[in-house]
Amino acid sequence: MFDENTPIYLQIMDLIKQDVCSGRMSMGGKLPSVRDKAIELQVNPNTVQHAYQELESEGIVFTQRGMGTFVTEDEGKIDSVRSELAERLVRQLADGMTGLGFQRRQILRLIEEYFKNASDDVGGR
Amino acid sequence: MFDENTPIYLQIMDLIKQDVCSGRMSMGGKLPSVRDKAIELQVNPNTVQHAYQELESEGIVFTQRGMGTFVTEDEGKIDSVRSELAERLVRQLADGMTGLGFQRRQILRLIEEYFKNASDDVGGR
Amino acid sequence: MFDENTPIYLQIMDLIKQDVCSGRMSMGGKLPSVRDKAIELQVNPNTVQHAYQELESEGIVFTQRGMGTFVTEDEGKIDSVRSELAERLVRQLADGMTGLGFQRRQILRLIEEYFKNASDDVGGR
Amino acid sequence: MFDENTPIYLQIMDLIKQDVCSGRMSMGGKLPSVRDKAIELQVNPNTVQHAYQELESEGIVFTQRGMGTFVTEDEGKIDSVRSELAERLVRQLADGMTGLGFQRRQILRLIEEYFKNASDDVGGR
DNA sequence: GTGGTCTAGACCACA
DNA sequence: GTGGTCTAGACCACA
Repeated sequence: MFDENTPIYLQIMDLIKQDVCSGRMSMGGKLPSVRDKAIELQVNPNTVQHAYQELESEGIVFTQRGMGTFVTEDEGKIDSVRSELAERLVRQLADGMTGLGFQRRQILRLIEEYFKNASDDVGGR
Repeated sequence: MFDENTPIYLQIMDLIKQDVCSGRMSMGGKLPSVRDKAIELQVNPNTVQHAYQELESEGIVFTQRGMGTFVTEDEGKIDSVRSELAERLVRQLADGMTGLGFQRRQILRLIEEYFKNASDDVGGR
Repeated sequence: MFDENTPIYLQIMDLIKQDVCSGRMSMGGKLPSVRDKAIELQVNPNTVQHAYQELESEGIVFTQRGMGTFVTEDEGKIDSVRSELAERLVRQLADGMTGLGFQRRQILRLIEEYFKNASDDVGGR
Repeated sequence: MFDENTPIYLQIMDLIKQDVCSGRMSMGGKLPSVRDKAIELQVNPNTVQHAYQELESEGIVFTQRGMGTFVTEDEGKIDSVRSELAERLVRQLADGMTGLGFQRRQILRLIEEYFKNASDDVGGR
């Protein structure tokens, strides 16, 4: 499930950021307990704990003693996280594909194809 | 210069794969020596060595005793490497952006914008 | 303890293959940690690490993050390793002795003598 | 042609020792020049030179300025070399096969089989 | 505790 | 010069 070559706790952070930015997890909402998340992700609780701590130090979640961990209510924060992640993704794609020698038109076409195949798989668009 | 969260030797491998797939490095051509590449990339020679050996075990380069390391002359191999890398990049983008809640149109628009900005920087199209 | 003219990590690989093929180390069993094996063999942990990684890339062992390194449970794999090693040993003997000018009968007699001496040493049969 | 994991100059030494011990090269006989041997073995002359020097330091060949390199005329020397090589070969086989868990009978049978297959290949016995 | 990566530095065989 | 191996020692993620 996880990429072997990137720290798992970073990948967990990204998953949670995606949940927050996409709205699947609402502002001020409660995150699963470290233990539950560890079971869900098949991972050692320490690793989830590490991810939660980093998310807190980035201001994306906050902890209330004895209550649990909650999504920030700072909408501006969430917007900036979304922008950062999106930019990082686009940059990785553009730089990587350019490095491989692809032209812009080809790159856009490949992405469209990928979406087309993905939607065929689930029958939606 | 390198991403802190991915092993350097893997990033070196990707750089060289890009050089090979884009044609910047020609089939059968000689790679820089381990030591030279280490100086160029500002890393320890052992780290470059690790990358070269993995590339060899993947069949992308081969070494001749005392002579150096050379790009494979197997064009099919290079084609398959290019496809793998391209697919990985597209998948990462598509999955990541979808996870963030972006729609396909937005994704394509963001990429086009990124290219536009990049070309403005260098004055090309 | 090690042959000076063959890389130590290869010799370590062979030792472990022998442990696995002979049944001294059981399928699915845990190997000693890199550090323990390094102490046992009086070599640097990095050298054992190298051996373990090559064994993994050959499919003879697998690692579980943070847990350790384990013998494969693929019996066919083990059988093929045993065959390869045995064939290599027999070929080396036969070719070497033939190159020295020994006849088959002499070769077989020398081996029988070697075993006889070895068993005298330990008092077995 | 050469084993990748053992120094080539050692392998060349063994080949020449075999030639000497088997009588294919006669006592007092002249060895090929370094250059010719290098061409024959597809190897750099420096490597053959290294092998010749080691053979000389072991007393198996001797050099006469301007004349070339010659096989020793000390028969006792040759006998002891033959014994050493033979013992090494037998020990490697016996130890390796024992380490793999083979019994003596099996080992002898495998060797006989190997010879049988070899003789089938060339039609001789 | 366990594997994995990295640096620094040394030495070797081969061309 | 060129790749390959090894030691010593440090630091990291994961369980």
